[in-house]
Amino acid sequence: MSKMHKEYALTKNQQIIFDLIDKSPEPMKAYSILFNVQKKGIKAPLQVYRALDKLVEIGKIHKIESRNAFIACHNSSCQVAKATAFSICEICEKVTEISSAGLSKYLANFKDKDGMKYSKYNLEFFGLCKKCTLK
Amino acid sequence: MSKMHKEYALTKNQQIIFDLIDKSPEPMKAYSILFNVQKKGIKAPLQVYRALDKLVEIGKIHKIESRNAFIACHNSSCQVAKATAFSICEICEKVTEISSAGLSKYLANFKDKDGMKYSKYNLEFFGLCKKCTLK
DNA sequence: AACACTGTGTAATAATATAACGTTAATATA
DNA sequence: TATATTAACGTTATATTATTACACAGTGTT
Repeated sequence: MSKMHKEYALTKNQQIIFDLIDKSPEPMKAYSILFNVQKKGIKAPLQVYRALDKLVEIGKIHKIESRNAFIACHNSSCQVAKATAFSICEICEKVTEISSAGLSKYLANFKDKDGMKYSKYNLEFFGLCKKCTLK
Repeated sequence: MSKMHKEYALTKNQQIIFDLIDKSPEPMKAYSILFNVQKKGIKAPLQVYRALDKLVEIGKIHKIESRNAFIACHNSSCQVAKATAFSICEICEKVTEISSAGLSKYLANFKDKDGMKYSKYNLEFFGLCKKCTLK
């Protein structure tokens, strides 16, 4: 089976948890996910974490590291969780995935002092979103 | 008193914890810090977290979000914790702060689709360090 | 003196994540 | 079809990371 995430067949638990995150307007935390899927038979943290790990691995969701929370991927260019960038509002906590060809090209080609290139990156921008700027 | 971190007078707990992190060749985790400073009278997690919070705030240390660990800042351009970039080796876990004028300029000026600029960022690159590449 | 501000010390607890078992389902290959 | 392999599942217990709540001490200001 292909590894392109559009075609990857999710298992039952993975699907339940992905659907929940995908519907959520904001990033979801693991124990909030757990609480929300208990009625569907997922009872233990480990069941949630295992599904999250897999979903991250195949690029269907991303972890927002600074928030310990998970968001569905809506950016076809960041499959397999290699290259992610987000903006995070420090007031309302709204998180948006950034898809900028310029940014991803710049970072994918970035070399450090020693000329090393890196295979993955995660970038989190912080500031105020448009709404909160106007307040 | 100035807010430039070179001049900020640390309190006793802050100094003890900063010195420990500063001497460490790798990022340190909070409970490892706690273990190491217990002989100096710092007994409780909260004492550690309070010092860490302050040290991060004034830019003397940075948190490596993907590792829940803390590293001393050796980059005079990233004071006040606004703009940080690291490379992380996925094998040996070596973490290095990146100081690249080009990178920081690019990111500080980055605007999203809506033309929004953000006031802070944190970037983590993942890959293999030089040593691990050769193995 | 009264107040605000920052830091401290302590205990308790919350929130996040993993280890260690054994079992079951799906896939691959002989 | 048998069987080996891999990935996922379910459960219990536990490890790790981080915060809440409360009382108090030092410092600087009004």
